Amino acid sequence: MAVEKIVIEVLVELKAKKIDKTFSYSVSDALKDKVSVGMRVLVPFNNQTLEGFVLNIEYNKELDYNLKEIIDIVDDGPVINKEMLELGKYISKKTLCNLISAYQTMLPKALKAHKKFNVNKKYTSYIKLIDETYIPKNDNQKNIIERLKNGLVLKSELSRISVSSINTLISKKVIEEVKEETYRLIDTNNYQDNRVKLTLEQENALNEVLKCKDKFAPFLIHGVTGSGKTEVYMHIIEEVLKENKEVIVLVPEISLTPQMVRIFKSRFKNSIAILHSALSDGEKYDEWRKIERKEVSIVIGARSAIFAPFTNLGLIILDEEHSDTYKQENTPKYDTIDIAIKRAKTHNCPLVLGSATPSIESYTRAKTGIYKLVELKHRINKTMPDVKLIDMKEEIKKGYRILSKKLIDNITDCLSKNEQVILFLNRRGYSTTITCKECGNTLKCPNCEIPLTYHKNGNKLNCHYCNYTTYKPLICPSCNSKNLDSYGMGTEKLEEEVGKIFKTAKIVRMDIDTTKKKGSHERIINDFKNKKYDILIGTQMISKGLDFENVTLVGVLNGDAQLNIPDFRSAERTYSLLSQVSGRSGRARPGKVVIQCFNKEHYSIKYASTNDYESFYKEEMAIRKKLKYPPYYNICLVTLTGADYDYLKNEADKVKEYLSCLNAIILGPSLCTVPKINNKYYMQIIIKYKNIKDIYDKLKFVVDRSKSKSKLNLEVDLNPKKI
DNA sequence: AGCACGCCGACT
DNA sequence: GTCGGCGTGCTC
Repeated sequence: MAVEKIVIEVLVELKAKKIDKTFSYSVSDALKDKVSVGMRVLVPFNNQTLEGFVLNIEYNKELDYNLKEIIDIVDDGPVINKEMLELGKYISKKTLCNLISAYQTMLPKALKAHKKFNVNKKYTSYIKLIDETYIPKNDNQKNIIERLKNGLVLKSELSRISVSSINTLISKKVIEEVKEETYRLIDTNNYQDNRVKLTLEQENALNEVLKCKDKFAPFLIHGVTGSGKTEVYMHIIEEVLKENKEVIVLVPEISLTPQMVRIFKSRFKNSIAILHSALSDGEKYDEWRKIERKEVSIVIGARSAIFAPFTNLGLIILDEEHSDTYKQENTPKYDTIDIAIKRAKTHNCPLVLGSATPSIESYTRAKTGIYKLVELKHRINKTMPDVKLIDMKEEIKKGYRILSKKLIDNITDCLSKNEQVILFLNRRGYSTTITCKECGNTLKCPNCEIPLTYHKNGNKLNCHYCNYTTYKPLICPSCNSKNLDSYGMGTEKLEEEVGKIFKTAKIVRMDIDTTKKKGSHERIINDFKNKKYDILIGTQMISKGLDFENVTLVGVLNGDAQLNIPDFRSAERTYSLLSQVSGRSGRARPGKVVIQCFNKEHYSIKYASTNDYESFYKEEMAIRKKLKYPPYYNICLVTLTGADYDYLKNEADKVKEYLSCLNAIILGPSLCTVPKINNKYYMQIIIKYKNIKDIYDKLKFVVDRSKSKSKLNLEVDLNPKKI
């Protein structure tokens, strides 16, 4: 008699680089009907007990070795559904990561395969009366039973009478405890919905998308700041919900946009789940289950919310699509737009990308018809702020080192009218570059046109793209001035300086340092909104989405700082940042923007000040073409890490050797911008290629080869956002 | 990731 | 003679 042999293929939790395959297990009769694909199971593995995902179940499979048996199942049902199983494979292939890493990032921590971690469901206990004939023996019992005559009562409430009486009654089976699962995130606020009628332009955008609501259709909504994209999104969502379909709304960093969440809650009430990094693991787990149980039909969240386990998706919205935060920087280095396209295709639904300053790549896709372009050219209140560019080279000569005369005058004027000011200074850690204080020239690599990085150690300038190295010149090569220097000031110093000039003004600063505590971010925003402060000073975290009616002046300090960051996208980021910041001014009444910089002739600054995206795009594209950057070429970044420099360099050279026969341009190997961390050296190779097919196999070979080298770590990033 | 196996240097 | 260094290889 043939015995049916069931083989369970399990992907174990170990994400060690060498293990990227499933292992086979047998299953006991007790468990065989309970196990299903996508479920977590506990398995014996090399003297350990590990968790893993069931990827396949095969019947009657012949094997030439004995299998170990699955120990137990972890969940009652699958944690990965069929679509997600496929999506994981797609990510693993696209980003060249191990399959287990792909599945793990798709799940909230509570559902990842990991035996050492456990997130429990949260329960609320109620007490229920089950024996109504019981005669109470004392006052406490009497009171308890009296309270229960009308139905369930919270256990915590009854406990105030007597905990021991409750226990006595439970043991006598007079009452019983009923546990009900409760969610951790409960927002009982009743938000006011400020519904407004759409403008013709918005109406048009809405209709364009609705025409394609039942098929895969990617849109790019290019709408200036204040053009009311959010309202358009909400109208589309309403239509999709009418068909009982589900919606994913992605925002760059949700904790920075509490206003956005509030607006959505006001319109869609309790049908929303929120997913973002500031939630605890328990809260994320709860939100996840609201989605899985179909208790909500909208999820708003950051990047990872693209993996919301909806099964009847009708729409994906990706707001501020140009944002770098959509690219995951650690493995798997996926791009959320890619995943969104994949899911929208699977569900035959539209994908709406929105931005005031689309990425060059996305805008190109729209121009070439891959995305449908929808434009919102007008602000709802019809006026764009008046933007002034200030040349700080001139100001410094006149003695205005930090705030220009113009900005000081404007702030004075603004404060006298009881209006509010935002001062923006994007001072993050960036490598020191050398700029001429006379002519504003920043020293760049002759091969890559990327600002050279100054290394004090050795007094050298280095290009970390191609490794071009030269000594720091004594005079500026473009104007022969000796006034070569690096420039830098942070928000903290700025706050001090502004305080000195405007002694009576109430100033608040918002940056990483002042918003570390939970809730402090929202507190600053609310206080500023409620006019507790006159001037808000901040980094890029104040550049997005905030809507302050009383702000009529935005001052940008060091507006071209971003241009000195050695990255081919720095012009694009400068344009985007300046547009976003300027958009904070005059949301409700005419506003002004003053941009201070050293390079006011730079096209990114010039066009940002006139809000001329189209011209910026054309000029940027010419440069991208000339220097072979995206979208003309794709970029792949290979990063090699190791403690032994000579060994690392040798390996890097070998990798370059392997890749050199390809139809691609290989730059490097060169040391990374930060060449040494924790006694490990970092080297990189940049590949510029036309078609992924040209390089994929060799790239895979290089990655696989590196897995057997313990002294070497090699990572591949296809389409990196930061180089 | 663990853990065993295996082949070379300085010690009770 | 042995203890232990960590390079290599395997885990259903």
